[in-house]
Formats: sequence, C-alpha cells, structure tokens
Amino acid sequence: MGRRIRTFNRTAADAPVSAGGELPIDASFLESLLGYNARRAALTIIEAFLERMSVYGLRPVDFSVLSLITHNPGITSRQLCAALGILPPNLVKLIADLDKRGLLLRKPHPEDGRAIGLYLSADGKKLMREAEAAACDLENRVSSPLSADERATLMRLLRKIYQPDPSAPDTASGSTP
Amino acid sequence: MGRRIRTFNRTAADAPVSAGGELPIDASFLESLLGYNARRAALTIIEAFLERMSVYGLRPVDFSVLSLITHNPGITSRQLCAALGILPPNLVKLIADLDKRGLLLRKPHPEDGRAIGLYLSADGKKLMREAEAAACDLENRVSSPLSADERATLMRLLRKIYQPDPSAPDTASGSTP
DNA sequence: TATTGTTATACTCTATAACTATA
DNA sequence: TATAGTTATAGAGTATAACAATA
Repeated sequence: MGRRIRTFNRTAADAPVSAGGELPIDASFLESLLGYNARRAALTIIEAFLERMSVYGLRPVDFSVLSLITHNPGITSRQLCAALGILPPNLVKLIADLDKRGLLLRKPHPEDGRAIGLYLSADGKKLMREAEAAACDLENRVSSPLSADERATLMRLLRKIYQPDPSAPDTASGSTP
Repeated sequence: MGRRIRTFNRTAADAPVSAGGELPIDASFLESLLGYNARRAALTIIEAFLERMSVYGLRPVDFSVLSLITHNPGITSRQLCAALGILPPNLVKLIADLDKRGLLLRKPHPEDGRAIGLYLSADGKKLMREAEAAACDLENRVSSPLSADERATLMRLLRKIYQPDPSAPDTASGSTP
C-alpha cells in the first residue's frame, strides 16, 4: 500500500495529507499535455498490474518475457531483447532467475550453436496459464470505467500515437533541429 | 537517436537489425493489453519530449517542477513533492541544480520558518517562456496523427482511466485478495 | 509531537565496454 | 568479420531511515 511512484508528471495520489490551510496547486498547464495524461494512465494501470502479478512473483517485465516465450516457444534472448527493448546484458539475470525458479527450459538452437532456445517448463506453463488469466481479469478491471466502444477507441487512438500512419499527412510544424 | 528505452512491454523500435531469416514474433497477447498500449504511447511522447527539451537542459521532471513554480510562485518543496509524486530527498538535488543554474529564487516563507518559497528568477522566467512554448509546439506535433476531436476524446478517456468517476458502477469483477 | 528540508544510503533500472564461442 | 550470450561496471531513478530547525 502507498507504493511510491516514479517521477515525471504526477499528481498526489498518496501525498502525505497536508497540514491544511494551503491553496490548491495549479497544475493546469501540465494537465493540458497529452504526455502527462498518457503517463498518468499508464502508471495507474501498471501499478494495478504490479499488485495483481505480485502473487505470481512476476514484475511486468517478467510477465512480458514469459508471455512472449509462451506464444513463441524456442524464442532466443536476442529476439526477446528486440521485441521488448531490453538490452542483452540486462536480460541475463532476468532469464537466469526465471530459470532458477524452474519456469524455463533452455535448449541449444538446432541450427545456430551460439543461440539458446527458450521454452516454458511444465511449472512455467501452469504459472502462465494463471498469470495470463489474471492479466485478462485485470484488463477488465482497469477498463471498467470505459464502455466497450470507448475501450476500443482508446486502444485505436493510443496506437495512432505510437504507430502513426505514415501515409497520413503531418499537419504539425514538427521540426527537429 | 538510438536512445535506449525502459523495460515493460516494448516492441523493437531501435532493435539491432536482425541477420534475417527469422519468423516474426507473436506479441498479440501483450498488444491486447491496455497497459501495453498506454505505456507505448506515453514512451513515444516522452521520448519526443526528452529530445525537444534537451536544448533547454531540462528533463521532464525539471520541466514539471519549473512549470509548477511558474504557475504557483512561492510554492514549497513539500508541495512540489505532493503534486509530482517525488520523494523529498530526491527533490533536494534537483532544486539545488536548478538554483545553481540561476533559474530560481528561494525566499524564506513569511509565515512558516521551516519552509522556503520557490520563485523563478528573470533567467528562469525567460527559459520557461521558451520551454512552455516548445511544449505546446511538441504537443501539436505528437497529436498530429489525431484530429482535434480524436485528441479531445483521447484526453477524456485517459482521464477516465486514472480518475475514474466514483459515482459510476464498477462493472468488473475486481477482487484484490 | 509533527512537519520542512536535508543527509546518507541502498536498491532497482538502464546503459556501455569488452570478453567467449560460434557463424 | 559479425552475431549470441555473457561479465563487469557505471549511472540514473527511486526508496527508507534519521537528523536539525521550526511549528
């Protein structure tokens, strides 16, 4: 409870309740920025995710890795790094820890002697069945303030931000010197 | 360029271009999650923000702090911490660095001898006029894939996620054991 | 006794360089 | 020579405990 949060733009969720008698802070400029609102929403969801997945001993990054292994058996560390934007040195301990927990099988790649294919063990499969179900349950919970249509619209608009249609005209003055 | 990114769910933006001949990775489960999409969008915007603000020597957190001081002259460290979710010990160096750059004035609080009111210096005001204009320019750029209506809808739906209307019924099964 | 601002410190996350073994 | 996986390490970012001055 009262988990402490990252920086950037955040308004007081768990601020130590003030002694009182202070004027409210004007954060309207920050609140007019898309980045502020996107980050607030992402942090809200990720915080719920952290809490929901802690039962399984999985951080978001662990879940992401295991989910990719689940749906891509034999995937290599290099491919995980590319797909998740993790740097190779930082994946080593993560994989080693999941391996120590008996969730993984590591088999030498049949064609490339340098690579190691990653698979879920029986325990790993069992854990991920539960964890992915929990993720779906959480998904319903965090999107409960939205109608089904609104949820679909939100997904679509978010994708337009990070995967802008290259054929669409760029209406803004965007210059990057 | 080639900035390295945080963890959680990310698909390869700057993945080292593969040797080739590999099957594409199935990330459809991750891509079905609202948190994944919200984080991807937030990171896209924040990355553009980092780049745009680097001319001013401001990280997002510096910009946030200076913006709050701009619109709340005399604000205290404690209030900044509450508004931005920063822990007091972590704000000390941030404020000290902005002060060293001559962007701030620190005046003892007239009523509370423990507190220090924060103000922008003339240089700070000049910098923030430019930086907030740049933030508005960036805002137009990142939201350029969206129509004005879509941008407003996105803002509204994001706020519904992190500021759910308490009077609305919670349709989900949300249990947190 | 509680709060503001601070120091010291630790832990996590992210990043770079360099090694090894294979290709 | 280039790539997959690894080691060691450095730097952010974030966290807690404890202190002095003030309320």
